[in-house]
Amino acid sequence: MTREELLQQLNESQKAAVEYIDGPSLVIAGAGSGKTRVLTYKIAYLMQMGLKPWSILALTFTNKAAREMKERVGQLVSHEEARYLNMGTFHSVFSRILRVEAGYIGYDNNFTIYDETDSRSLLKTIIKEMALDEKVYKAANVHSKISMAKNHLISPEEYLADGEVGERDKRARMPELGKIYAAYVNRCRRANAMDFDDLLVYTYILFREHDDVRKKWASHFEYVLVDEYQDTNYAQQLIVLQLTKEGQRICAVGDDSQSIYSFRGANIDNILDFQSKFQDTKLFKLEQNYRSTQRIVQAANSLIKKNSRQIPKEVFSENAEGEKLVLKSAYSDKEEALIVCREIKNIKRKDSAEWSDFAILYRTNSQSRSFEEEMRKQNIPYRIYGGLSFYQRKEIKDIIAYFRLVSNPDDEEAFKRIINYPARGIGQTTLGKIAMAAREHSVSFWEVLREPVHYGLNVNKGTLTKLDKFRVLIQKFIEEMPVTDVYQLGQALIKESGISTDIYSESSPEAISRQENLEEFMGSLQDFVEERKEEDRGYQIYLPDFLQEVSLLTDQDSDDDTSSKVVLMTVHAAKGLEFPTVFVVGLEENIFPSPMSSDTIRGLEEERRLLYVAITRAEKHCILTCAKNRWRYGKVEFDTPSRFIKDIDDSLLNIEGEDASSASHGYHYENDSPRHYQSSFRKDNDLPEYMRNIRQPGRFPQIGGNFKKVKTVDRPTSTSVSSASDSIDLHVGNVIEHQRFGIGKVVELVGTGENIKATVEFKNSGKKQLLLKFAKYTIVG
DNA sequence: CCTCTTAAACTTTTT
DNA sequence: GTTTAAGAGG
Repeated sequence: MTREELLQQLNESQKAAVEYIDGPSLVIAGAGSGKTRVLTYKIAYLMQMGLKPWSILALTFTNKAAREMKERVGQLVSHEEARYLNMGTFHSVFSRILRVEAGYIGYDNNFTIYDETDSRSLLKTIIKEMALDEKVYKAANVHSKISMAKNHLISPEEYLADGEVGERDKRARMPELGKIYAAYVNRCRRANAMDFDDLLVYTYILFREHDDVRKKWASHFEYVLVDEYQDTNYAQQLIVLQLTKEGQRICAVGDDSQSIYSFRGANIDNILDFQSKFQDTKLFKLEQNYRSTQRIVQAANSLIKKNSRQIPKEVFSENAEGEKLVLKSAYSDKEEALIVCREIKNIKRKDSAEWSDFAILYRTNSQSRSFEEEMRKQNIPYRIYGGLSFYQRKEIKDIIAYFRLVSNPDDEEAFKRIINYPARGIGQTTLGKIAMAAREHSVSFWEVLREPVHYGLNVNKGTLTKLDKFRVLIQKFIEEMPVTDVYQLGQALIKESGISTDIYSESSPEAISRQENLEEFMGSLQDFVEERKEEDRGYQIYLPDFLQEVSLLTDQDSDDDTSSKVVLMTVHAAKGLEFPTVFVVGLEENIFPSPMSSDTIRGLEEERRLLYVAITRAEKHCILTCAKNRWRYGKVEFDTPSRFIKDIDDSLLNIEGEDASSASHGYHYENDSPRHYQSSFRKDNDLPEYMRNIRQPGRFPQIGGNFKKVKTVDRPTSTSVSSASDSIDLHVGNVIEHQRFGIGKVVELVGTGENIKATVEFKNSGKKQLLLKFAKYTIVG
């Protein structure tokens, strides 16, 4: 496509934004105004102007957005060229740069990326070591404080030196925060690990401390584009400045009305003050919305007008006028789900739509449950985004921990995770001793393992043997890593570590699902290797490449299911997406706005922007729902409609459902669990007689653990022949008297040596398994 | 040292 | 109602 052809496909303001490449530009792109279009066309345009693809850097908010944009640029120019574009999230692009330049900032280039769980776990151990109260210093809370500091580029030293911050922490009864922060940074360094925030912090430091390195990259990236600029934080802004200082060739695209990530350190001032950071910025505004009907755009506008600070703009639509927004009020969260499902089916029939034309957006992930249940009942295909991704699952994290340790033996969180998985008789006590020795000598756990005697590790000989066996296992893979591709390495790893034996040893439904996950993981590993082999002809695929990729993946990225399904996700996750029909559910006080943000104006305005984002995802229909009461923490809570509802212009919103809820009052409880009744009536005595009788059978199975116990004992333990052990003279058929369980008959003996177990059928307590080493009993017959 | 049972905390949003 | 942490018992 020629330059002229490219520009012809754009409207006037889009065209102006694409064409201007002589200096810094800021594109304020209203919702649905073709923001992505401007970005992709601008990139194509730059390439037409002679820029090489690898000299263009485009920073996106998700990896998925980067992939899609690359694809679209490929269609405009050629895929062959588009391949070489530098595109990705801040985190993924700069982690790759750090991988190359790690030496400058005192890291090894095989550093691991700690995820949220790793960070919290490390903080927890630090808090314990400092003998602080874990109830006061909660790991998650402490981490978010540290994260905020990092996003503002405040080092531990600066943090400790800042009297004001110190005062604030004292008032919050956490005077030691600064020290924890310092210790945390040190420990990450010792483990050769970086958390998400470090990827930005160390990039900034790298460029600040080594101007030659900065210059190298700044001249390598001749043009920088930043998407979703309203959601960048201070550190990201400074990195962009570092890279564009000389050339000033930058284009930032965003919409201040859609800034919704301040909890992650995003600062709306970045976009509001962009023009003061870059001299002679040219400002472009995209105000025509191509996505939604006029009414949807107007309703969204009327809402966002209630916010004070924003860049003035008038978003409009020339599409059909469309229908008004609808608010449907439900009696309970269950009914809310019912209403939404019914409405989906209605609209689907009327518009002959696909399932994938519908999205249900909510404020918190936990709200997905009621919809999930109802859709399963009604056989509506759906897909839930968010929650924990595939790579967050326990069994997958275990395997990845092995990979991580092989790739970076100093990774202490990985070490802790797998030192005793699968069980190899190394417990808390031993791990504690290793940690102690490591701390005393300021070395990593692995270093202690390498030379236990030298570091004075005080464990008995048996344990030492076990530890060494583990060390040899990992060491072998460390040596193989440089010459084996990841897939082969992975195969060997799961076999020799005992993971496969462990996972395939059971046949319970959960175990089967773990097996499937393991297989899926190995499949994805194979895909990864094969893709790379095709692309990079002959290039060896190493472990760190894979880990790099995996640790920055999100749930949306592993989205290979193309069948048509209703989409369920949080409003945050829906940013940048669009659907013909959107349901914004749970519009209640205490949910939307979230009680955590409704005590400040700033927080409240962000919540309002969040609703703005939700509404503007809709193309044709936008339906809001709220419920009068809903399940939370196993109890019913009563809710009032969200204050935001009255922020939407009356003339654009139809309020429905008041009568519907009272009509359904009686019948709709029939499907609910008996506990519903309990909450609807004050006392049991208030229940009609017939209902009290109904309650019993419903509750019965939930009461005792009895049923559960029978199930676990039923499980056959092993197929090995029962043989009398040499040290214990107990045989099948013996009758014993146990201290707690009473009289019972031995039905099976399993295992050898000190691990011998007996299955005993007790007269009164049922079947039990006893580890004879510990069991207190006497033989009576 | 391991595993099962019980208690407590949890829900804002995520790279 | 769910998941995770601590505790007891084997």
